[in-house]
Amino acid sequence: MPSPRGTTHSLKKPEERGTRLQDNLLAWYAAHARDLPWRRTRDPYRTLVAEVMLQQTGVGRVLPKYEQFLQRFPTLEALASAPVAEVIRTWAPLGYNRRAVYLSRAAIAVIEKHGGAIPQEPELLRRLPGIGPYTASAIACFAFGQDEPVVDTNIRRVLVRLLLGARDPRTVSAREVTGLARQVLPRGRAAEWSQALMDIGAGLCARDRPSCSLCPARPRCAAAPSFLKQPPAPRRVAESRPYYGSPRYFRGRIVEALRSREAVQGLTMAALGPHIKEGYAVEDEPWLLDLLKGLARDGLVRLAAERVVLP
DNA sequence: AAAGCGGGGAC
DNA sequence: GTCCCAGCTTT
Repeated sequence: MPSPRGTTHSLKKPEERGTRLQDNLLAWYAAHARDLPWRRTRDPYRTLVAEVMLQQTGVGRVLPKYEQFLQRFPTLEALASAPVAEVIRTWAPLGYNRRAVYLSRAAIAVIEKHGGAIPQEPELLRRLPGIGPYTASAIACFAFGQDEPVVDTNIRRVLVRLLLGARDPRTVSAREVTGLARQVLPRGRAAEWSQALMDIGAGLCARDRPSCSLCPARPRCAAAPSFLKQPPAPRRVAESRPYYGSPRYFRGRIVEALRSREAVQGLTMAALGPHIKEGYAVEDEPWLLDLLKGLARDGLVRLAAERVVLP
């Protein structure tokens, strides 16, 4: 599966071999890679499912859901032909339920516009619902083996520290980070490389407490000297609004209520309300209706004949 | 550029 | 209780 070694260092003298950043990190990865189920396949459909699940959802929470979802929807065709309601049900409890809707729509779009074959080019992948810059390049690279730079928050942080030093990764533009990523990408080994950077970002190059002394990139890292003296300043928290009681919270409650067995035929607002809010009363109906309209816009519920139901 | 979108687990 | 996490879409 892994391609032959790149030739980028073939002109270097023998004694310099193994001293390149890429060689160090790829060797470290060969010994320390996390054994994750989506790394055991290059099937584009399985890769697509994994990458969408991993959007803003930690590895530990995707792990138990991944195989279960694939068992329920083993192929792209199975996913495309399933009712969206089933996809939304199976999606729980990953959160960001719109992803389930997008994933369903993406499967349908692949059938209708690409003859059932997930496209290889990032520009084409990017046009599928729910697939942005990260997911498009991840599929192109991990499933199709393209030398495509992949940039997620982990890789962004690692590359910025490695190449630009101890500064806030968020202050670097996406364009610049992608440029850096492309610049250091080892030809022919891009998938291993990006996954190595992800593992380093997740396990060693932590946001607040980087373990520079354990890091294979330390000798080449622009930020390590600084961090070894003093860890990075903890990120200042943006004033976060309370989650409980927020529209987001109630949206989640609504979708969760509709997932239940009793709600397969849908629920009236009067029946739904008490499931959502303590002490729900008729005067709360406009409030609930607003939430439902938002969910309907997102394709997460359908409003029909006095009833609310998963689409 | 900024807001909105979930929810389980770590602390 | 607060904060985090392999982003994307819409305004």
